[in-house]
Amino acid sequence: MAKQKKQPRPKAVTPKGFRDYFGAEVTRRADMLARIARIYHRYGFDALETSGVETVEALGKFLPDVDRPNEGVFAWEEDGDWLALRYDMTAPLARVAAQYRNDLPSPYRRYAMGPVWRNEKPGPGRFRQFYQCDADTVGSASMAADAEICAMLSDVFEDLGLGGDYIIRVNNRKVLNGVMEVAGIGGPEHEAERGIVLRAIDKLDRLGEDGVRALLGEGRKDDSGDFTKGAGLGDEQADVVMGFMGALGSDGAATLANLDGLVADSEVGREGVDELRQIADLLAAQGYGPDRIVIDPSVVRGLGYYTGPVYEAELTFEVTDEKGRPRQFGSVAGGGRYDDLVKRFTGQEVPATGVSIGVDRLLAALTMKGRFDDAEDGPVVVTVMDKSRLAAYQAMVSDLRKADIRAELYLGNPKNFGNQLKYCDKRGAPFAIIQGEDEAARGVVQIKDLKLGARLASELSHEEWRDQPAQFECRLEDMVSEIKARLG
RNA sequence: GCCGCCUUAGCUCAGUUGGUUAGAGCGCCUGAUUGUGGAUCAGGAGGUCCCCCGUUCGAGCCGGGGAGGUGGUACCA
Repeated sequence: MAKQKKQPRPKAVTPKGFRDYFGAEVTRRADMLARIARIYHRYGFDALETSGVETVEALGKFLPDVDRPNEGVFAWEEDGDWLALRYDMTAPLARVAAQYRNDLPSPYRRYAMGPVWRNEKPGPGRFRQFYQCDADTVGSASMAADAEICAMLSDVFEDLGLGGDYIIRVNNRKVLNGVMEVAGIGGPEHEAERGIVLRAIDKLDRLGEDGVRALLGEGRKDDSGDFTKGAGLGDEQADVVMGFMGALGSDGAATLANLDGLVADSEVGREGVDELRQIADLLAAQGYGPDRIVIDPSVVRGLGYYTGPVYEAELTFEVTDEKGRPRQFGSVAGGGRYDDLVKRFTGQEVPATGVSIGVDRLLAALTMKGRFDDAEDGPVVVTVMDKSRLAAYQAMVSDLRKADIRAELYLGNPKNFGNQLKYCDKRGAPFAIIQGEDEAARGVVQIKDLKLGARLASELSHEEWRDQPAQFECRLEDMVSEIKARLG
């Protein structure tokens, strides 16, 4: 028979833009989600879990093959209908709010957490699947709903041990729109210009004043030679916008006064400033000072669907990446008011506001900050010196587990005892239990402190180390209490 | 999407004007040591030099195209 044609082996790779999470990465995230959920819950929000898949129609926005093929969502056709993985949890909420509007209380307050998927170019720290943790209030137009979201965000960061390391910035779309009215680009015919202006403002921290001014005018050529078309504003118009970005005062009252002056000629602008003032008052009354939450005119939050207050949380500590370069974390949470989202389904105006925490980015930030230095301890490993006594070893494991000590029997090939200890090292096991014929006859076990042994290895000579200074003997019936005492 | 840089062993990388059998360190496996994890010593496995086409007697190296990665930039619900 002819040689079997070599079947190409499948490549064991994670698809581009996706990643695998091991051990502590999983438990840390679960822990963080639980902490956030507890606070959301304390604020009166109800848990909601919706399906990961939605109809494209319900998600709205990007229709594959129509608007922008291959952009945005993972979508496929089923029996003539287009389905897609959710790309955020706000669109599904709008769907739920519309679908169950007769049964849900109003306002409806819910929190949701889970993975979302976006089919776009991945970047450093940017994946095509990531976790979000959202809280939204649907059916309340009160600024108190917005203020409490900001307060709750602040509570979350405090609970995560980030006190002093974050700042929550608040702005209002109506103020932005008012400023653009004053600048003479208020009408519907200036939609494109307004978009460019908003994006330019959003880039202030990265491009600086000159860069933003270039984008407000003719455009900007960046270092890579790429040209970005500007809004084409005249100098006076650009001055108005630049003045707006400089409106950040020494305190909230000063900022509001500056904004008052800038939007005096615009009704929507005045409305926006008034809303900001309400939020500031509500937060002040609860004791959330400017060290945690500030009014900042440069917050824009993309283009999206925001119609009123917008908020953004940023971590303020400096952090260095693997290569030792200083790196800044962008926003780790953001949100705002979106009064038109449910209207798509019902035709009725339903005011809503909410926030989304980017859990993975927050975790990455905390990891880089060195918050999770200590590697997670592995289980206590009971080694197999004598294959015929497996049952006795298994009983030891069972005793340890009953005492709530993480433990396991060595299940590999026991032929080479050295390999068992190497396995213990790889697992990060704190202790190894050893019992050979000799110990079994005397009713004792050897407890080897692997961490201590590793430390001693660098201090002692090979011979001294070989004498097992990190190992001690105890009676079998004392094994559990000895281990327990040492694990603290 | 646009611009730059990069791609050689599991990892980090060297590789001369284009010349025989492509190397190192680390890691891994085996043994010295079948009752002891580090260290040391001896040995071993591991390669489509990213892919395709071209130039050449001869290409890891030169030319063209493509893919992947990476850093900017654009977009971002």
